[in-house]
Amino acid sequence: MSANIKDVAAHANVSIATVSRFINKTGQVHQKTAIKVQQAIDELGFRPNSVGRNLKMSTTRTLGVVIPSLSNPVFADSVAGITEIARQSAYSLMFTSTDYSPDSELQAVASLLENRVTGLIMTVADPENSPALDMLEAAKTPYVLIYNQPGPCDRPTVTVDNVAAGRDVAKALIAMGHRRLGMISGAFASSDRASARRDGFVNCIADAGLEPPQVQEIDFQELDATAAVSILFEDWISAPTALFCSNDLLAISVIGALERMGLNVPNDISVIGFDGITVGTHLHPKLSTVVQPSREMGRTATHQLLGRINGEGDIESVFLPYKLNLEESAGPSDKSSPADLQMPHQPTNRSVPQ
Amino acid sequence: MSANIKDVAAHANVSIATVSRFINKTGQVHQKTAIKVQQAIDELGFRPNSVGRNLKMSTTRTLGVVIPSLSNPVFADSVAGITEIARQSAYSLMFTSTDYSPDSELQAVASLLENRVTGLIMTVADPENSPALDMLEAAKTPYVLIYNQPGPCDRPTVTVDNVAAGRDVAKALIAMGHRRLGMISGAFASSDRASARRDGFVNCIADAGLEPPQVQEIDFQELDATAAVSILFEDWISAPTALFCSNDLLAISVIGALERMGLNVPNDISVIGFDGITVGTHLHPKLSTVVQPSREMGRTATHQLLGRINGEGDIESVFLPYKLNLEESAGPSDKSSPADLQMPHQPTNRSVPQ
DNA sequence: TCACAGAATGATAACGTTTACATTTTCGAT
DNA sequence: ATCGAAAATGTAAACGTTATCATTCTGTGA
Repeated sequence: MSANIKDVAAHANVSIATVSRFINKTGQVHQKTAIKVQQAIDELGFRPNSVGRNLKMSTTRTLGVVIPSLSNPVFADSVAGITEIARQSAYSLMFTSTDYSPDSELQAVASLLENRVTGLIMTVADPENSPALDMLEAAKTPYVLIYNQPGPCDRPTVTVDNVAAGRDVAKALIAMGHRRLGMISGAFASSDRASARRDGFVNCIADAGLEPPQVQEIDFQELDATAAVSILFEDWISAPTALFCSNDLLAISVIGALERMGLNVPNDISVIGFDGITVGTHLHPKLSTVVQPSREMGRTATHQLLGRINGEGDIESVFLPYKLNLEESAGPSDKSSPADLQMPHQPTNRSVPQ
Repeated sequence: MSANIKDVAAHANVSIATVSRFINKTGQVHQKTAIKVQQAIDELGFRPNSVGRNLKMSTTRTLGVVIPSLSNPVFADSVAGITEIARQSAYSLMFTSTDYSPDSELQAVASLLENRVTGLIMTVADPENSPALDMLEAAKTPYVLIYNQPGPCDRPTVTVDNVAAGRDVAKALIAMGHRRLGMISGAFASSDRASARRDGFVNCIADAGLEPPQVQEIDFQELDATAAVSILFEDWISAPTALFCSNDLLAISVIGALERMGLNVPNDISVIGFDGITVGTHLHPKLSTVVQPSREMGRTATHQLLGRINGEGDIESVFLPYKLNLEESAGPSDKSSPADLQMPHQPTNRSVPQ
């Protein structure tokens, strides 16, 4: 189809070696020749074929990216960071999303390995038990995890300390006077970070000598928080006064559900999310959340991976700093429970004394 | 490094031709041999090398995707649709984002062409004047645009009728009683769709015999709506009672700015966005917007592109249906202007008679 | 027993590069 | 003029596949 190096060589009356040398600026080529070659390239509209090059060089200068979903801005942001550094370093990106399915993870990694990506950046459902990662290790292809938690398998990852963050959330809520806490989370099976956040949260509450929180797990795909919320509030007497959600998207959904139930956030109930997605700051009430530096995590992961690829030592797991951002959606608990609400399904403003 | 087809052949005592036949299920291979070969593959952990394959077959079964930014969910959603269909058809994806820079567009396309992607799906700043697209045409590589507007250059695109949508927005606002309208938009130079939306909006207003709307253009990168909003409201007498924003992210930001100025949406001023990103439905007030079927647009574009690649005729531009979704952020205009607000920078509830 | 069709397999030439090595040219120093 | 080093160029062998031809088996009908 399009011209190749041979055509260029013929057209310029030189050998393909010379053309190659000219293109890659490797080895000497006389200025006169250089001009001839450049002309030939222009006239033929020659563009070097990376696949030939990749085959010969046995490297593709391509990074594989595997994340659960782009619908969550937190992943989209990290991909932005990855793109940034990859571009800077003249690497291409092969992208896949898995919709949280371990099967897709495996399929994606297999495909990327066949394409001989130079390295991978991924977020998996469970790094401690992941056929995809096992395959990756077997193939000896460098990789970094992102968002995933470090664990016994000691797989290199770039994330924040989710356990500590979960603890911080509990601590903050307790300090605000809350005594009955709850958590709503996406499926733990497909999110080790959600599990970690829960662990920190639950442990801190135990340490404080409080009643263990009700933890409600919901299917992440069909973000319908209404069901989860109504279960939590079946018994109005013991319902929590504050809710920790395993991510911001979920928190936003939960707040919506609560308000439809006639509850006021934060006057009747506090909600804290996780991620720090931008829209959270535009909500009313502004979303309280644990902000992770997503874009920076993408950057860091890519740097680590490229370092490893260039043989600058192994990849180290790194915790990046997070920040608990207390905004309007979380407030002090000055009441014992939403139980004194008389007509839970009617809009009511509990904060106004009746 | 890893085993190749030759190693497998040697290990199984057959020729590489037989191995190739076995792998690709092309041509006959005796069951006995098949077993031997499969064993060799397993023992060596052989994984066919796509780059060798691609070179020989002179196709990569890879699609290039170039979009302005992942930070805008609207693009992320379309990529999700693209991923879905690509995966179904056993195509890989090479991904880049350009941050709205035409330079990056060119660089991205160049890189993808060198990688010999089989086709491209992209959103460009201006399809009528795009070096990147010219390069693409020159290379005779199939492509589809997405979100971009069809124009004189007649480049195939999958989008919604942005002009009609802009007109619909104006019409709706006028029907609600608004007489002084305004628009806040991202840079027209980097968004032909924003221009189209404006055209429809402005024309409809002219047709209605109303004063032409003030149109405020802001730099899309640093989403600071405050400046734009305050310019629009310098003169409180003639300030608009309804604002059309060229996309939802912008609309959300604008609503924030308005509220910080002490205005109430929609009581003092109505706001309508564009895109229909999910979070919009979780805001208070709920965002009125023109909903485009982003994920479906990604799917359709991919189908079109694959069709073209498989030689099933050329790609046709297609308009997918949009839907004007009037929610809480837009309401009737029962007052003449926000001008009677006495203390514009103090939170005030104009909707309560004083 | 002898063709001989068809199944099963093998040798080998591409695909478009890079690069080690060989060869030729150039040119300043003698 | 001659030598020789350095510069400039060329030749050809990979890289890992696929696919086109051979070629070698099988088993069946005459």
